[in-house]
Amino acid sequence: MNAAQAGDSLTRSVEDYLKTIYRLTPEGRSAGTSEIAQALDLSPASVSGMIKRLSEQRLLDHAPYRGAQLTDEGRRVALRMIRRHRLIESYLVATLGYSWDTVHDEAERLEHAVSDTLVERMAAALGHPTSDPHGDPIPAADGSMVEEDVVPLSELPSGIEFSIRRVGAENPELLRHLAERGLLPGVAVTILERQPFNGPITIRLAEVEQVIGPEVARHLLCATAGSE
Amino acid sequence: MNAAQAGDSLTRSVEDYLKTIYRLTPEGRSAGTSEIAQALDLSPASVSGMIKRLSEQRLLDHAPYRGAQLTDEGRRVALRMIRRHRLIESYLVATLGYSWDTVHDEAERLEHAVSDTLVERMAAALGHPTSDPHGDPIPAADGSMVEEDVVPLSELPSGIEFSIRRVGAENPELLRHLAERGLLPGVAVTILERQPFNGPITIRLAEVEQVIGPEVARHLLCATAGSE
DNA sequence: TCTCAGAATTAGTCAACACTAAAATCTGGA
DNA sequence: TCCAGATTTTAGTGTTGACTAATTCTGAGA
Repeated sequence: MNAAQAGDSLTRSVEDYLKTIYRLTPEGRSAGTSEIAQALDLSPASVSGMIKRLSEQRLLDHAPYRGAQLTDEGRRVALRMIRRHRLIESYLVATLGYSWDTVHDEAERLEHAVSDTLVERMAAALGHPTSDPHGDPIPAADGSMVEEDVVPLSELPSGIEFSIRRVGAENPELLRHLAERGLLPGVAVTILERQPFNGPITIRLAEVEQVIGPEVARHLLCATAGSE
Repeated sequence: MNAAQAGDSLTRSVEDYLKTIYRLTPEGRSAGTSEIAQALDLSPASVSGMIKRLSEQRLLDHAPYRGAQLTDEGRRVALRMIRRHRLIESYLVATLGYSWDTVHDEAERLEHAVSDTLVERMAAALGHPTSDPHGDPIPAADGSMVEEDVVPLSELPSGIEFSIRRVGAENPELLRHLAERGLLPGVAVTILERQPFNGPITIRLAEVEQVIGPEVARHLLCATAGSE
């Protein structure tokens, strides 16, 4: 029985590494050392050392110079952290007056401190939500998660109506900017005009026309309004 | 500017030491090294090392071989942790269905992770309570706290009515035992008979007579029913 | 006053995790 | 195929905070 299976004596650092590597490795890809280092704001050397330790604990698969992937156990831990994070965000927004732009940092610390009991009580109090305030899906307690196919608004064609499903951003200023313009998960938008050379995009949202920059549009993840 | 004043980069360990030393040093007393070690379940040598570090950070006053006391800054930190702990306990019991016997461990972890913002939101949601589910007073945000004079039920005379003000215990089984018998903060009790040689104590509580052991009675902190 | 048991401290390790600097390895063009 | 630059790993350090073992101090009783 190794440390990962016994209880959960995982450190904060380990939990953060696993969560980050999960994010960086969709569909069986590998995460590079410096990619992880950049995401966690650490030196590549530190990451290299931690990767070795996590491999020994069977939380990562790692071939030197070839990048790292989560093992099943590592993925289980990562998804548990993501469930915690998103449920905590949902709870704080729903019941304690947090706004979606300030809730991330709080959840980032709490996710390492809450018990399973507390997480499930919060989930129950909210009626077991399936997505968080940013539209991100909340993994189920058994670790399963359905990820809807989404496309950044910046890459969508004009003329058709789409709905914003997720907002892939943590930057508080950007999130406030979006909220002020009504660019929230669940909202339907139509692209009216797109200027060339990565220029501004004109959209219609609730009968109102707006112009947004491509940098902003990149974070608005959409699906065709009819789908789901 | 030292670490204690800048932001609050205090570690979990440091916060736990300060909280424990606060508890062990009422009225200007000093806490001995092994006393602290026992309270934190650490070796005396470890505590000795930490005491030295905390003295250098001006969180403790320490004369070698003479015990340690909190500085004003150390006491400030300790009271902040106690406020957090007791507000978290109150919140979890009031809104998330925790019982007073299970809430301690959860609060013990969360108190190191919550922001001031979250603590104050919880306080506001509860209407700024002044005591927690065990009857312990909650320090105000400015660090002030009024400690009522209380006496263990085991040391009270017979015949007079007292009210239970605080329950000085963390042990979940003991707390459940007390709750089942209605021995809760705010309840009025009268001692009917006390058997000698540290024997059982007969009390009346809400018209019902009960017999409790002296070990249990020691944790019931009372004041004369009329006071306050 | 002396002695000695108990309390406290110091000395020396260890593990987790971070860092910089240096060495090793991989990879994409010439 | 070979080399240069990028990526990754190793080597060596530092800090925090725990440990055991050895040493030193204190205070109470003879």
